[in-house]
Amino acid sequence: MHTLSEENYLKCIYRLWHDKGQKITPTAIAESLGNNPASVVDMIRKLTDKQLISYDKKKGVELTAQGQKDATLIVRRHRLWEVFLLEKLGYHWDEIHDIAEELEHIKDATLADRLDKFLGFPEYDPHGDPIPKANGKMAKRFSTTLADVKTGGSCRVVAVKDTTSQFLQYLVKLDINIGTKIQLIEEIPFDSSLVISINGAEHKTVSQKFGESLLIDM
Amino acid sequence: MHTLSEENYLKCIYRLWHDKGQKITPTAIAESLGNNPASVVDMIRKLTDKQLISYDKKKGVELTAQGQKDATLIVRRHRLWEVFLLEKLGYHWDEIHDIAEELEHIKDATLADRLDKFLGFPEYDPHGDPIPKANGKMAKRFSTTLADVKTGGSCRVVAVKDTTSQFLQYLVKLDINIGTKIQLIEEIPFDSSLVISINGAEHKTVSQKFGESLLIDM
DNA sequence: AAATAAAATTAGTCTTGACTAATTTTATTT
DNA sequence: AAATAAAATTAGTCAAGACTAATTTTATTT
Repeated sequence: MHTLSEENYLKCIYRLWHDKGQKITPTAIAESLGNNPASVVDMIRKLTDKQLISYDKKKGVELTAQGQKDATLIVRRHRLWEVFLLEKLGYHWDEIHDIAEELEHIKDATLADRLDKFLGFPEYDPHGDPIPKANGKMAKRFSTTLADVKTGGSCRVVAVKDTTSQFLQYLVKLDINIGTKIQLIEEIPFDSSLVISINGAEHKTVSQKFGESLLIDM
Repeated sequence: MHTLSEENYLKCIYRLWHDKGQKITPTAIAESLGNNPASVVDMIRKLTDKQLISYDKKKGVELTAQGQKDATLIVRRHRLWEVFLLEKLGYHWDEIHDIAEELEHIKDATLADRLDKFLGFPEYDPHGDPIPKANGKMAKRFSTTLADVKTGGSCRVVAVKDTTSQFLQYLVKLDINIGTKIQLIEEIPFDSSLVISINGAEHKTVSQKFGESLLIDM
């Protein structure tokens, strides 16, 4: 199988490919990983030799079929572990990413599938990202936010769109978790800020930006 | 914190210390890890510098207070993950050790405690080894075996004493798991073999050796 | 098109944690 | 006690994966 570094490069390339869709350059990878471009060039050679990626000055770095498969599995493991950490171990939003970053590298042929089953085959991770299925397919990214809820309507928190620690820690402070019920009391026309009730508690006002950062299920 | 290798050495020294109780030599460590004694000498220097062990020609290798603490935590994590893999993910006896060997190195201050709580604070892992508590204390190794059950009595499987894959795979074949109920129908005086009923199913005969390898709770 | 800036690449270095081979120290026999 | 065997240690090497510095290639300006 692959080394820790190889897996991290694969995942990085996968992410750049999905996020940007543009040509993936050594510099882009270097920036994304916080590595030196020279190191990236070394690894590009290594992954090319292993037939996980192809590299062409014109086209940039691309994942081969095998590379895509392997990268998808790493992402699958990462997102499943995130669900586990949040739902089963009671971690907060802002704590799970780094731990999942380590857990995703645990190598065992059936681990992801068993975890998937244990968690009830979740579609999305706590950040709203779709979890690739065992066959590699996955749903579209979750897109409905609190800002889409009509006044008087209520919804449940499914995931977050913004993953900055500022936002995640704010959620912890407001005691908002996956499954938390939120009711939209009123929308202030002036600045589109929202008056909400969290789990039936007293009213609180949050910004438009906040509303657009919280992924919900109506 | 410590590197993967450092942790593996710590754990190895901890195990030799508990198992044998004798003087721990570089050669013993090398054999246990399958490494070259020269490599062990290098690592002894490193761990000594980090004040995790002490080394003296006369006394051999010893864990310092900090080394004991760190090693105990690794063992705690290993055994907790084993319980998780077996109980929650449905792995068989013979599959969990290697995966736990990787999981034990996941670094997070609260992970072990959260996992412990999630699993209901188990006392023993599936191999009958006591799981160190958060404070480092732990119970004595589980010792009652199927061979201690009186004829007509019944018990539940708690763990295994023998961890060879031969035995573990035999258990899988017999469909014996943690919690499996076993009734002792008869003991054959000739060779002390045991006639048992697994989960109320038809009678089966197993050897004395088998009986002594299965840890049970009456 | 030439000049300049940016990106990519090469060459060489460093650290970790293994290794082998050679040597020294300690234990065990005879 | 001397000879031999075993264990410990030192010295030097290797691969992975990072780095810096220097160079070459490609893109962008003027």
